[in-house]
Amino acid sequence: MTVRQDVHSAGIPVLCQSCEARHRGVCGALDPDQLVGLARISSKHTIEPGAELIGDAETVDSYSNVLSGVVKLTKSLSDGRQQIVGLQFAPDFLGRPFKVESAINAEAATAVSLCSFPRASIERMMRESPELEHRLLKQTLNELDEARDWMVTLGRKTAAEKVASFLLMIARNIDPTLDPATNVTSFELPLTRADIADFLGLTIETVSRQLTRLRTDGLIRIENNRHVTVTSLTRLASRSGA
Amino acid sequence: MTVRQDVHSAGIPVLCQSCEARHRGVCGALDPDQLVGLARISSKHTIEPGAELIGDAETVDSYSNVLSGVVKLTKSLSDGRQQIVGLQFAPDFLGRPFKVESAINAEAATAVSLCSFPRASIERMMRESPELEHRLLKQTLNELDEARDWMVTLGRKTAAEKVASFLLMIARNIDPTLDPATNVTSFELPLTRADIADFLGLTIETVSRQLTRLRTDGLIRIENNRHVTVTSLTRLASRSGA
DNA sequence: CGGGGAATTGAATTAAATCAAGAACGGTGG
DNA sequence: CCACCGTTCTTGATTTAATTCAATTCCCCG
Repeated sequence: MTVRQDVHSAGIPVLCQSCEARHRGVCGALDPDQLVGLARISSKHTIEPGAELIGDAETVDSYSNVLSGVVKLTKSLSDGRQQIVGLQFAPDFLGRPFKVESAINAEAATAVSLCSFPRASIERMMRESPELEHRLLKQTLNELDEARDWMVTLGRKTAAEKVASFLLMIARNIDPTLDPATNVTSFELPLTRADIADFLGLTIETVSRQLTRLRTDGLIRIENNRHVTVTSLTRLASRSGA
Repeated sequence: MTVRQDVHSAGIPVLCQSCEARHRGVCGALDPDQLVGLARISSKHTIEPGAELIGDAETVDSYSNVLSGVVKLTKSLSDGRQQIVGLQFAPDFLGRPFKVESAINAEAATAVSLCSFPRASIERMMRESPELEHRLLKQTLNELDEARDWMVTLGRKTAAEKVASFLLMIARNIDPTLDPATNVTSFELPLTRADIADFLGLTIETVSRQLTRLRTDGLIRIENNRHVTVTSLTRLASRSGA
């Protein structure tokens, strides 16, 4: 065990040793030397729930990997109506390359920890390492698939189906190892009712009513507002419209 | 003029000479040699309106550039409810790299002409030419931005705002040179009312009523159902909720 | 224990969907 | 060229899902 550890982590910076981004995230594209170079200029932060990470139309000069927690990406209309257009979980890459301005807001939904690097360094590494850009393309394609799935949910599902779909999506992202065979799972909701409403294009009252319905129908249990236990993923899925 | 032409098109395949994809599309990443190689294995098609280009869950073994016309990308729920999740105009690249199955349907909304290449060739060229992958990443990031913009429209705008937003989007895509100063423009709608409804998450009746409203309010004129003249882009924009 | 934001619940309202005719359009063939 | 047909689109009347408005109730935290 010790030996295996030594072999595997030879030359890998301490900062990166147990980092998920090195395995499933973009850093997997880097060899130990590059990792050392990047680790030297990167820094770990923890962010309070509610803190803004990227402001609308603000210039972005750093990129990050999400190490833990949930980041919500939002867009707003001029009169204040808001829509959550994506959620990022570990080990997602956060930031919009090749544009000086971000058209979206990013905000910590829960406590979040990030590993951040200066914009210029990543862009240089991307030019040097096609594999890094390749990983980023793959993540972007996945995000595009997710966004399009949500468009179906937003445009064509009923309130009941939206809420069921949302719970399923969260369950799968919080616990990515979730076996399709298991039928029961539980998790902390990373979003408030207001956030869920902004994600689903509904009002908080409608979200609340639909959750109550799922609860009284015995598909879920809710403790302390945030802790959800799904007692039948199958039944939940059948109400999600998919 | 003749001289300039000759210099610029030296070694460029006839097929690609006047192709927009060479300028604004992914083929701009290729040098004349690569272009010749690709042109040898690529073929131009024209597709009837309504023809299916990529079937849901079908294996995709070719990619294409859109040369003209409009392609709609759709997703459906099991009970038939449909959502259009994107539109592709020239010179967009069509296809989902790195996945054997496509999760979406692609269908010609208008008459479409395509330039298609075998899947394997493009993937090989992508490995050889990071610049090609870079272009693709940029297009994908743009599509992601568009998808997220639409999520706001789907989730948070009223029917009236949705229809106004749709007309603006079409006007800008049909005529990409559209000067923000000009206030009047006209175009053929590439979609039927049913398509528009599927795009906006509405019913055809609601789309029709909103178009009638814009017409009676003097913002647009409609001839023969499909030909739209926007008489005030400014007023249209102010009704789009942005 | 008590204050304050978050969530739930109920009643009334409304925007959009549904149901139901017609009208306009675009091919086709006489 | 015009009459016919099927499709697409428009318009109107009604219904309904979700919003809005309005109290409570429930948690969390000091």
